[in-house]
Amino acid sequence: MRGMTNMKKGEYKLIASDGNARAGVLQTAHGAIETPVFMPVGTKASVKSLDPSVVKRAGSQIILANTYHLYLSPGADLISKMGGLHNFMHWENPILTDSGGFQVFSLGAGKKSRSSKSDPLRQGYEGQEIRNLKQGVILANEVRPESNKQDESLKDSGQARMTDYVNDIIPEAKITEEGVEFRSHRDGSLHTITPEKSIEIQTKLGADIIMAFDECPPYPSTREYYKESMERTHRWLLRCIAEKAELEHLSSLSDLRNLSYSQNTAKDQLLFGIIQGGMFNDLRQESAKFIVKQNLPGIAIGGVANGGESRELMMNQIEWITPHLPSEKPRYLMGIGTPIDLIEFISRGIDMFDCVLPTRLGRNGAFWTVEGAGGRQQGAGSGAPARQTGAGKRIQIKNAQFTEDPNPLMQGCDCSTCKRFSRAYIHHLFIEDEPLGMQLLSIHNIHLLISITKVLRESILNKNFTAVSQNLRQIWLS
RNA sequence: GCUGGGAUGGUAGAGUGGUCAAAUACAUCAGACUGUAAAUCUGACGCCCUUGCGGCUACGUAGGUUCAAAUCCUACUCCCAGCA
Repeated sequence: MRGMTNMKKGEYKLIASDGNARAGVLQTAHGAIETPVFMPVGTKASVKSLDPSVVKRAGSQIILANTYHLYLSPGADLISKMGGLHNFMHWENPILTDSGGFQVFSLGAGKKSRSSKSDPLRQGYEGQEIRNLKQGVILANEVRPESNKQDESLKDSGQARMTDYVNDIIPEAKITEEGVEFRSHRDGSLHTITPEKSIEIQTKLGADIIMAFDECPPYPSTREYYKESMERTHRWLLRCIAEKAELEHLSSLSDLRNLSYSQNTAKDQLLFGIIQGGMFNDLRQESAKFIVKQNLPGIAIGGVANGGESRELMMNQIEWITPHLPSEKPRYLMGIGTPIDLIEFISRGIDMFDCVLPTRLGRNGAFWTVEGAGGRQQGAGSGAPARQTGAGKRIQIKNAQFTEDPNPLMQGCDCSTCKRFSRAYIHHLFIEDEPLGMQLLSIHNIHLLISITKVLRESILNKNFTAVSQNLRQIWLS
C-alpha cells in the first residue's frame, strides 16, 4: 500500500463512480486507503477485545482512536514518547483520531434527551450555578457515611432525590467560545479542551487523519441552537487550521527528534473539517459550503446520528449536503453505521464510515446476518415471533434458540469466525462469559461491514452498482 | 442414640404475627445499543387473566392457636454440627 508512490500524501483519487456512488483511493502517511471504507473504532488505542492483527485480518484498512480518551489516559505525551499511536498499539496501517468533540455531546450536553424547557442548553445555560449546586450535594453525600448511623431516613428523602435530579439535568460539559470545559469521566477532574489543544494532542498522538474540534449538538435541538453551535464549530475549525499550520511550521524547524519511520509529524497528518447544521437543510448547506471552502484534504459530516433520528432524516441530511461537495475530496460520514446504512450512504456518495456498533454489539452478544433466526428449531420457545423476513437482521446469540444451532453466524460468510465456529459454540461462550465470544462476534460484525464496502466498491468499478446495491438493499432492509 | 441448629421461590440467601407472591444476588427468558463513561443498560421472572390497590396456589409434611401465620404451638420427615 505504501507503495503507491505516484500519489501524494493527502491526495484522494476518485477512480470510478456509478450514480452517486464513488470508488477511490486516499493516500496517507501509512499507506493508501481504498474507499468506500469502513473504519473500526478503537477509542482507547484498542479495537475492544481484538488483537490488531485480527482487526487487520478482518479486512480493516484503517482504524479510529479518540483524542479525549487518550488525552485523559495515558496522555498524549506518553504516547508520543512511546513512538506515537502506531507504535504504541502496534497498528502499522492508517489511523484516524477523532477530536474529542463528540465527547462534549456524549459525556455532557447530550447525555439526556433534551426536550424540556428546563434544559440549560436551550435557555442560555446556567451551568456554573448548577454545578455548584451539584458539588454541594456530592459533598453532602461524601460526608454522610461517617455520620450515617444517626439518620438513615435522610437517604430516602429529599437529598437523594435532589442528587438524582441534579445529575439528570446538569450537563457535564460547559461549552464556551474558547472551548469545552468538562469533567473527566474517570476521576471527575476538570479539563478544558480547545480547538488548539485538540490539534496539539492529535499531533502528539500522530494519527494519519485528524479531525477538527467540533460541537455535536444533541438531537433534537432547536434551530437556533443548531445554528449557534454550527457557527461556533466553523470558528473552531479556523482555529484548528491555524494551529495545525503552526505545528507544521514548528515541526519543520526542528529536526531535534529522531522520529522513527512510522511516527507522523504534523505535516504528515491530514486534517478533516466537519459539517454540522443538524436537521435543517439550510444550515447543513451553509455548513457544507463553509467547510468545503477551507480546502482541507477531507470533509466529514457529523451529528447525523445522535439520537433517535430516522434513517430517512439521516439520508435527507446527506442529500442536502453532497451537492455542495467537490468530487475530489473524500467524504466521511461520522459514526455510521449498520449494514443498511452503509448501503444507503455509499449510494449517496459517502466514502468513509466508522461506527462502534460492530464491536459494541459484538461484545453485547449481537451479530448481523442475512439469515432469519431459523436454526434447527424454529420457535421452540414460548412465542418467539421468529420475525423472519429473509432480510438481514441483528440477532442475539444468547437467545435459547441457538443452543443447538450447528450453523455459522452467517451462511457463506468468510470471516474467520464463520469459517470455524458454530452458533451453538458462540452461544455457549456467551452463556459462560468466555471473552472469546465477544471477540468472535466483533470479528464477524467488522468483517461484515467491511465486506459490504468491498462488494460495493467492486460494483462501482464494474459499473453495476445499481444492481448490486439494490440486491444488498433488499437483503438488509428489514 | 443424645444435644443443639436448620428446612423459604431454579439456586444461594433475607425475612420471626398483618404493609409478603416474599429483599438481594445469581440463574433463566427477552429487549436495547450508530464519531464507545457500554464485556453495558432495560424489562420479565409462582400460576391465571388483556387490564388491576384482580383471582388462585405458595415458605419441608400434617394438624393447631389467631380476625390474621413464612413467621407462634404440636407431631412427623429430612439435613447439618457436636457428643456417644
